[in-house]
Amino acid sequence: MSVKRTVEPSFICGLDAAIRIMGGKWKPLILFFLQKGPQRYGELKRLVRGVSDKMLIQQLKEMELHGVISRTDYKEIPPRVDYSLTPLGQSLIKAMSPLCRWGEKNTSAIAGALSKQQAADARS
Amino acid sequence: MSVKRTVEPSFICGLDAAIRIMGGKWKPLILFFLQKGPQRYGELKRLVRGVSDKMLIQQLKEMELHGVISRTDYKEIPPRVDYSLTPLGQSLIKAMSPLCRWGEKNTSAIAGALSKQQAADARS
DNA sequence: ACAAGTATGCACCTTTTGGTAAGTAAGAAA
DNA sequence: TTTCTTACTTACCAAAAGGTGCATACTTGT
Repeated sequence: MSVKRTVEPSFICGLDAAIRIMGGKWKPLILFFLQKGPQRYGELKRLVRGVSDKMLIQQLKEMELHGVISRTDYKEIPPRVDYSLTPLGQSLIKAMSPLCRWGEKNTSAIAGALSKQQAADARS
Repeated sequence: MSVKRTVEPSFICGLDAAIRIMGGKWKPLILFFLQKGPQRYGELKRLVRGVSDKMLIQQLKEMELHGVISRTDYKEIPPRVDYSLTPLGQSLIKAMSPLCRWGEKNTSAIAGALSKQQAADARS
């Protein structure tokens, strides 16, 4: 048997805890697009532009395990599956919506900041 | 000269844009601890538990370039430097505070979810 | 017989992120 | 002269995240 212990997670603060659930490149976007209701896998893939199958599935599985989304398999052929927010997921995306609006308001400032960084990266 | 072009960033949505600025393991925590006022480098390092010098400096430099924090060098020996939020940074952390509260409220649920995942990872 | 459509699974690889350990500068204190 | 402090910097390595392409199952349409 394995000696490795499952360490109980401890967080620096609430923000730290939240980040463990919704952090990363894709999860926020997945949550965002599930806001308006359940979405099929293929639909989600089109919405979350640039995500690969591997990443999308992986993130969906994790989020399901974490209890923020739920998966429904209609057992049809061709396959039909959809994903939706659990109550926990709904409360999470609600907590994220001010951040979303912040991003909208500051889109151009952010675009400017990021291109400055790209320029700096290119120089080194 | 380099052929590589600086691609102008385009975002899927506001959330996407926000994530480019505050995403990652350390930035949210740095913002969080700068909330109450300017902090010296060493102080910040103690607050953001577990961060290495390399990561802390790297993140601080990026955030400065992005315009969310500013650096003040007092030109003293031994060195004294502190970091504080710019107005943009202040608006950002304000937009993040609901997320922070969400994390606080759901800390135990999150801890449970993460240990389930660790167990799953260990099995594979 | 064959191709199309859908939601995955897997193997392989590259890129990004992160950690460790060591070193530096410069003046003040011992 | 050595030591101490603080804010970094660098080189090297390990781990995690992410991308590509191929495979699968089953049914419907050609």
